[in-house]
Amino acid sequence: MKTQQKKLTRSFYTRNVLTVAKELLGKIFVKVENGNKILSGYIVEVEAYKGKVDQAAHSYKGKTKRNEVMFEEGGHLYVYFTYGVHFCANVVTGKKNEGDAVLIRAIEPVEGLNLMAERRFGKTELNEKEKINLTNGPAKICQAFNLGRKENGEDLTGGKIYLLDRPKIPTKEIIKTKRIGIKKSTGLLWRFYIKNNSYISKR
DNA sequence: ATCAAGATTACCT
DNA sequence: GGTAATCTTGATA
Repeated sequence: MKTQQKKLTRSFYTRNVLTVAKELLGKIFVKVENGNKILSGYIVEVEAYKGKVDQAAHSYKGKTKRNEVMFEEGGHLYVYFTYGVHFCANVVTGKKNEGDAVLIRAIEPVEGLNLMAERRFGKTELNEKEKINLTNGPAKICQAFNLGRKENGEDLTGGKIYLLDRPKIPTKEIIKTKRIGIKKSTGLLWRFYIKNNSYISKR
């Protein structure tokens, strides 16, 4: 087994949310379905949310039924429903009760393209534009990977959904910007993405 | 019991 | 660039 492709363990996730956010770039997100169907892709864009200081974080005002997974120990998946239409997926970070998580905003697909295409567009033959459009946004990822209520709270150190290690992306190839779609704490530059990657949700 | 807002997307002009 | 879609949650009464 290649050491570069080892599954990330608990200690990766239980660190500071900004550190984990930047290091998540380039890692491979994997979902196993029915024990064999594999969906995977490189994480290319993320945003950090820090419960204790960040007014835009769902966890800012404390634990509720909706956001309780954010207060779990790092290494869990927080999936929430929004706008009456969409799901978004986050990687919880830090110690238990920290309330920190990283929103996965864009993925470059690697395996399971046909299944993703079927779920996104109801067909498997895609043109170039549709191919880029498969997973270049937080809710698109959830549709392509079929992440919903069932996956909320999933332990990423288990066998169904997990991340594979890859070399760190060099700091100079990481672009740092304001987060998208929020109205509070807009001054924080906590969105990170890989420079020159085609699957970024928004330039 | 009621209500406003929401970590978005697709489709329109 | 503008906005409808669509529903759950959390706050307030």
